[in-house]
Amino acid sequence: MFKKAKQSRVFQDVVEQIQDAIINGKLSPGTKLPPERELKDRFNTSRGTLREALRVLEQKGLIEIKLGVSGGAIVKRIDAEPVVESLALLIRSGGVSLEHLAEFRIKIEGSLVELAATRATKKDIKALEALFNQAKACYKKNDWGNFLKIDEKMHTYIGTMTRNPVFQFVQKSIHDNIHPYYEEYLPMNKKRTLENLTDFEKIIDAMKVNDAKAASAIIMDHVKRFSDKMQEKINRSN
Amino acid sequence: MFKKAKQSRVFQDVVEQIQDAIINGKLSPGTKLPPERELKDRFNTSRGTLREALRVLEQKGLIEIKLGVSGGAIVKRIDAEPVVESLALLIRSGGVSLEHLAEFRIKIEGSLVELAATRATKKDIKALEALFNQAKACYKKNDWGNFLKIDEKMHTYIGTMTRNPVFQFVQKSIHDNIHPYYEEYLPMNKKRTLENLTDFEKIIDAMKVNDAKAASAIIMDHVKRFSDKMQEKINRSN
DNA sequence: CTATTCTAATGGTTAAACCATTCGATAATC
DNA sequence: GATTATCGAATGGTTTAACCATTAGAATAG
Repeated sequence: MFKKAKQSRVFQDVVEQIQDAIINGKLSPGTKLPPERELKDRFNTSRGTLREALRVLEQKGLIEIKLGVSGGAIVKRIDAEPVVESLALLIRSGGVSLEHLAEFRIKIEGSLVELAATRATKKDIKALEALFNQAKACYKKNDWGNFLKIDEKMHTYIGTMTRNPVFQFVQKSIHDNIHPYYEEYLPMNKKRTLENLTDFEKIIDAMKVNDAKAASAIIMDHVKRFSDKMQEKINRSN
Repeated sequence: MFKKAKQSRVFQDVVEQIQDAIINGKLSPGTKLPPERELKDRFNTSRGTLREALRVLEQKGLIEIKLGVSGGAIVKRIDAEPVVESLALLIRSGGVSLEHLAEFRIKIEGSLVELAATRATKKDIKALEALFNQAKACYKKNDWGNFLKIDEKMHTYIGTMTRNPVFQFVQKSIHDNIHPYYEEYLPMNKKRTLENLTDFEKIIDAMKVNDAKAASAIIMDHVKRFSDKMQEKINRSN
């Protein structure tokens, strides 16, 4: 019924005032706040208390601090970074196993690719084909490091094709947390890289003929196959 | 290639050390950190700097502070609150629309219910039926407030049936952000409550006969129908 | 004109003190 | 003896004043 009453902490009041000003557009991205020594007078508080407020605002992703003369607190454009960070923290310390992550990833990538395929434009297909060709070149040169980077770019690009930021930042949070496992347990080699490449070609082909369900099925199978392989490796190494 | 070099801010180092200890389980939920005056000596820093670190940890949802004697920083059980809060900021600033949220919710609830149905035990079905009967009683008494609470409990319970915390975290993050809009634009009435109730009965029935795909389809249709109604209301009110 | 050095503005840190809240011990009261 | 009131100490919250570290731009040297 009721929310916890406002705690009587001065720095929280400062946080609220500045946050509201940013959300209401009274402070636009790029705007520089006055220096600490001036702000503290405006809010009629001490520098220590003001700085605690700035730390909170910084952590919320609302401002960033620059050093030196003409430095200070600058209003940031609000982006998904705090969501990604807090979701990542939840995953890392919330009793989440690799199996949990993989299971979720199969579903979310399936939904995401289906939506992306539905909304794919010719420009999107061309962009994906360009990335695919870069990946193919890496495959031929046995350049696994760059292959993985381009692979990630393809995933990210497909994320943008959904035109829905929620899918994008959930995808990023999962990817950021699952990637270290891949690096450790499933290093790329010629065979795996080719398998990866083939799957992506199939996805692009399905998108070309507007077969969203097929594209979705391929990515889900792809993620599942690689997750299973990794799980197998981990089980054997234990 | 490279990440931005670690800024030379003492409080960030303190944050990292405490955060790592929490993530690694060296500090369990409920553990009380030493008082500020002792911590500052342990980290060989000043109280002001230490307190800036505590503000960041507090904002990350890792600790909470209690006042008075035997007060201090207590390690929190990790939950979705920081994700909910940062997502709410993103929504309020216009980075994410209600349509984005609804579109994502349809997919995630679909996946979640499918998985839950696959793993449903007889005990789960009984628990859902008990909740369903409570909801039915509220319906008969025209008690919309409690109906909504039980409705949320049913969703949450189905989340636990996935046995996968990632689904539960994401479900809660989305739900908590979409709920206020439902309250504002789609107040419950006899007709809507019955529709809601009927959908849930169908889902339980599908789970009873182990038809996960059907359960998934019903919840997706359910979420879509209610989202569309709300969007319509919002459009008309603008 | 370029390169170097200096200067001052600004965030980062420290120290010491005092205020405010809370819990438990002690005392007063019934 | 049980209950209530009072008090004291531990702990977070705030303030002040000073100094350190970084940086942009001005002044200076070549």
